[in-house]
Amino acid sequence: MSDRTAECAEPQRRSIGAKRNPATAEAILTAAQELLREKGVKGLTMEAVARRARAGKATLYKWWPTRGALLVAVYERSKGDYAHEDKGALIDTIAAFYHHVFDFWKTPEGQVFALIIAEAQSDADVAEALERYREERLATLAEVVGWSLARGELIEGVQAEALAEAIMAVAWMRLMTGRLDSDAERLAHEVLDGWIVGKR
Amino acid sequence: MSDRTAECAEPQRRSIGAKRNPATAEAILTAAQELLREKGVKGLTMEAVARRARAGKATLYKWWPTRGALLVAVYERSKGDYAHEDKGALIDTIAAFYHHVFDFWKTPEGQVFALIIAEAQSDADVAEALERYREERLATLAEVVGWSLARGELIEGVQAEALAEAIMAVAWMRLMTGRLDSDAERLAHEVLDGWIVGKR
DNA sequence: ACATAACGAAACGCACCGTTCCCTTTGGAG
DNA sequence: CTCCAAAGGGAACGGTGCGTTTCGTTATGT
Repeated sequence: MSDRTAECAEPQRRSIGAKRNPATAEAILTAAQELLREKGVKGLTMEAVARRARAGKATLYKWWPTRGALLVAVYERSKGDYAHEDKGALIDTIAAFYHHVFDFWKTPEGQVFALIIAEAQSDADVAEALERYREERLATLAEVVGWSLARGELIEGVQAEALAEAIMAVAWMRLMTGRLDSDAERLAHEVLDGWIVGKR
Repeated sequence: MSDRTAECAEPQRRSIGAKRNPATAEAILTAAQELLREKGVKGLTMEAVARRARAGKATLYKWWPTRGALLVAVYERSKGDYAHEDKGALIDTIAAFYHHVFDFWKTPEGQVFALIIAEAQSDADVAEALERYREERLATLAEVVGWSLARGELIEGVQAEALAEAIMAVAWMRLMTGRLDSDAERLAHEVLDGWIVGKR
């Protein structure tokens, strides 16, 4: 369980004066990402990250005071900005969305998201960051539902946010219970068919 | 941060011979529950539980080899067996269900469930236990949906399991994001209205 | 009567935590 | 130009939890 060999990279890196060294931030985030990829969650300790990045622990704690803060930083660094693609029918748009997130969540970078949700259960700062992120993603998803609503695709009385939440919730649950091998299109149907005009 | 006073209860408790001492199991689970209640997640350490229960760590590890196992045991000890109550209309049955779980999840005992989901993200044993539990709860929920289906309450082509998953997923998401103050009835409508005959 | 097993207690080495020193580097203010 | 302030690496600190081991005690079941 102790793997002290070659844990450090890059020859040297010193202070560049009385201002923050971008290379340090870079090295630390990269180290965190690598550790996550190589040793999983348990491998991501402040100690190990500092070692691998050849950074002082003091430096690390200065910029990322908690493990949660580091997790969030790593996630925000690795996630691309997914823009929903309007496929004409809501069902296809959502199927594409499911397909995309499931694929991403399966990657080492994407797995961080599950860890963030987990960490949020015991770290208030992470919980707050997660909540902001959830609201942001919910809003864009609700917007997509809005497009469909405007097209008259959905039955009367649908609230975009409510439906968007159901769409998100099912994805999150699949993530938390390790069932990302789902058929995205089938899942989209299971969640949406009830709300689409003419599907009854 | 060090609170060594009165961490231990009960005067004495020794071996009762070559068989498991029920009082020990009792004392350990109680200690775990109390620590959880008093100090939150972080307070629940194998070390602290052993101290409080006046138990040897060896004993603790013998019966609950990981923190996750202990968490699951605590949860299973405290949760009552909720039986869905058929209110006639599915919407009312689910509203009652939401009301019940949200109330329970707000209690210190119920909060353990969120921790189990979190722990499952990094502990395979907990993940397996959670998956068994999820399947069990999904089945009973699907049964409830089945009642409704048999009454002709729902539109054609509904798959009981799929709808049950959506119902569960929304509840779980509310839990993971700390929004248990929801209006159960309203939420039930938001999730179900699309699937009910005559609601379009 | 005796092997067997559970129990409490204490100690072990190890790892990580979060903080604190110390010294070096270098930009920017005076 | 000088020197202070801030950033950086490195090393060590005490503290705490982990998981294991060792020991002596207790009492069952055969």
